[in-house]
Amino acid sequence: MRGGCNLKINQRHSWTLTVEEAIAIQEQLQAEVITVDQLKEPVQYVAGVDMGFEADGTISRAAVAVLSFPDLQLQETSIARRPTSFPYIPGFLSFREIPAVLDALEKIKLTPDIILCDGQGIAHPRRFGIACHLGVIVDIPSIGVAKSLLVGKHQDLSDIRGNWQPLIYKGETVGAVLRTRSGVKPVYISSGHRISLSTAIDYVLRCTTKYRLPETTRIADKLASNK
DNA sequence: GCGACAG
DNA sequence: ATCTTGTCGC
Repeated sequence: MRGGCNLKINQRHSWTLTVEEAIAIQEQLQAEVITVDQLKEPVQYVAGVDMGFEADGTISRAAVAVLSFPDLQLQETSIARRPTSFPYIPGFLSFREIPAVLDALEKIKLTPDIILCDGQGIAHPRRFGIACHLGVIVDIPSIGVAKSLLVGKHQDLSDIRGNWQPLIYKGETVGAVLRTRSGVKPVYISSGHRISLSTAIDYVLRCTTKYRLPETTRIADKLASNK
């Protein structure tokens, strides 16, 4: 499965950093995050990325799954392994996961129109979660789809699929709590890069069929865990 | 100072 | 994330 990828890496910076340096990078790159719609429509391909770990966490394994849209048929996959070089610290997930994700993305021939990330977008202490970080680096519209809350508060939402409530952090709407499946725990959606919250919610719902998580991340998840 | 805390 | 079987419920 060789072949040149079409990925243009917009930013390059070291991945072995202190927390202080990581904060500086987050604050610097945050200024480049765009939270209005700048998608290439019609959207033809959507990608999901996910991570797994081997050997007691010393090896990071990233998986990418590219699906056609809106029919969600699997088009291409890739897996990449590399030594884990950053610990898990809430608020700094991207520094732990993105290096391997970039390796996997570089093996993909198709160029996704949207990338769905496992984790937050701007619903983050410094408005720069992993979806923002990846989106800015590869310059592709991205959405944060997290399974649990990092920051913010919200009202209760109804049990019906499609219902959502704004996620408020420090007086601002940074995302949404979205019910992707009736009667099931909701997910946390936020803009990553080049997409608005309402459009992000729309695409997440259109990528979610019979399960809580989007098909993109479900497939990437299987690849990342099934060795 | 005391909790909270994506994967 | 990961360690792990059966079990409750639609």
